Amino acid sequence: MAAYGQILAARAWMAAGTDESGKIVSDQREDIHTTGVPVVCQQCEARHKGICGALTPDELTRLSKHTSKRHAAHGMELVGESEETESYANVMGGVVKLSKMMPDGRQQIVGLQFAPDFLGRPFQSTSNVTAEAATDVHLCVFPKSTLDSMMKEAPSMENRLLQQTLKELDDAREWMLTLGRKTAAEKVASFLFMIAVQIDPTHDAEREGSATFDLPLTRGEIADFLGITIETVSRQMTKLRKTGLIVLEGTRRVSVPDIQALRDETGV
Amino acid sequence: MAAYGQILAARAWMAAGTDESGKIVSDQREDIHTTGVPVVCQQCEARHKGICGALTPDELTRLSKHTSKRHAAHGMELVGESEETESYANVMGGVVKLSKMMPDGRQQIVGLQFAPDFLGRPFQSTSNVTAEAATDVHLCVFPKSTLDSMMKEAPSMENRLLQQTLKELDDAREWMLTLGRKTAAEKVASFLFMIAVQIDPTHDAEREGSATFDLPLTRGEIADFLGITIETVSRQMTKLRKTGLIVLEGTRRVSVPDIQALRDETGV
DNA sequence: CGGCTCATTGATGTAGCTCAAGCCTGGTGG
DNA sequence: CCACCAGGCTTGAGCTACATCAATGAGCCG
Repeated sequence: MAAYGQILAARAWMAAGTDESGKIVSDQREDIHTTGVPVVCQQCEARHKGICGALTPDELTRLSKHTSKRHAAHGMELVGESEETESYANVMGGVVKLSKMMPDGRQQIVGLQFAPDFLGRPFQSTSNVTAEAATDVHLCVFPKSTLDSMMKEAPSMENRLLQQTLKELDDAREWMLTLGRKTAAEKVASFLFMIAVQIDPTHDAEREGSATFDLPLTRGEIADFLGITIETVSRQMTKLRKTGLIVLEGTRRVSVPDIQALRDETGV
Repeated sequence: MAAYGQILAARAWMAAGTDESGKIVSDQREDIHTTGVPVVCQQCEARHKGICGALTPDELTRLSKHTSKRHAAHGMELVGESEETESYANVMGGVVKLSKMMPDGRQQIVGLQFAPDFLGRPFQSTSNVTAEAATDVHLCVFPKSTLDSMMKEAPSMENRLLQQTLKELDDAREWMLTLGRKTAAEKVASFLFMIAVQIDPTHDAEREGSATFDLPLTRGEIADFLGITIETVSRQMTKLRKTGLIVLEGTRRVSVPDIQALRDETGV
């Protein structure tokens, strides 16, 4: 069956300003008296494509007083399945994986979140999934109560949240097709295609040409994402490499010379 | 691979007041001048647990002027994958199945909707899934534009929509675990357990005691839901019957003498 | 250098698929 | 009334895609 998830219990980041390595990863904001957008938000993708895009500069300034920027190292567990949470967060960088585990240790990854995704389960005090930093991750954390009151002031924020949730639902259903009906070869191709489209920095080439990127997941995690074993992932990767559909540099770095050709392997 | 979906193309119900058998299935509302809730809404579950619960009697009255009640026979396709839609609906009775199909005909059911679920994809003109009446279905249909304007007046309606969407996302992720990591035996048990909890009329017994119900899906549909074949479904049902975990009357009617015992077979 | 973790590759086992035959139920028509 | 048929379901016999088990390699760090 599936590999046991080795979860580095490390909940400290939620409570305190340091992670257990002792690094200071929080930086509580100073008041920023500008008429415009808070400095801390100026570079943030969440302000454009994320839920903060719904806010006026003024509202943004008020929100930013309750946020803190946190860093979570790769492998760190952010929220445990069925754990109480009192915070939400925006993903500012890196990749967060959401997973579910069975009592005997079988594990399934049920979602990946990239910047500027919102992280959390509104209207429910406990999470249904485990959230873990798949890579090093930067988060903008804020208390549940803050979002709740912002939503009342700015209903368009709830709208953004609805939009993202619908998008996640679309993605989840797409993956259900992959999990239920695709072959191992199609699954691996689908995964690589998804990452290529999602991550490639030159994302003009979204649907054409080539892409190069680092896989945010290990082979074991890819296996848990696709509902297959690590060995099968490895064999399918080798097959794709031998047919020239992908080029591997080391074990993490992947080049896709022809994204369309890869897409043709996904079965869809 | 999966069975080909036999879809009875029948889009007439969306456009006109009759289905293709000629029965009149629409009943455009009369104005109802009451100070209270419109007659047509009084029995409707959507008014309590569905999205209409967000509305005042007054708003409800206005909405009800734009709705029409429709009946769709078992097997009828309501919305095609990637089809343009200009309407939403509430499920008032029966079961709607949402599915996705691959070019070669492999099919995966990605969701089931029961009363009083909302049916449709806000903020997007085309659907990502096929919606089909799994049983005979009663719907309350209204134009997209109506919902859009109601949402502006009553932001709590958007809130309800968000709540349902989050619930669907939870369900989808739960099902991803089932599809990716459970054995065929666990899949079938999980399906029966889900239906037992969802459908059983005496749903006090949600977590205890016994339940009896009619399966809303054929063996083939169950297979498409679980990502296995019809033969495997059949074999697992027989196994459950022989071990006494379920009792079958005919092929559709199922009794579960001990729901907890069934739950223990789901692997979770 | 030894001891990690992660990945690859090979040999073998098996859960679930495929193919094929037969059954049961309800509807239709003679 | 029965004969027939069609669609859905069950059961069996073999096959195969993927899992499991096991050995080895490749990078990384103390």
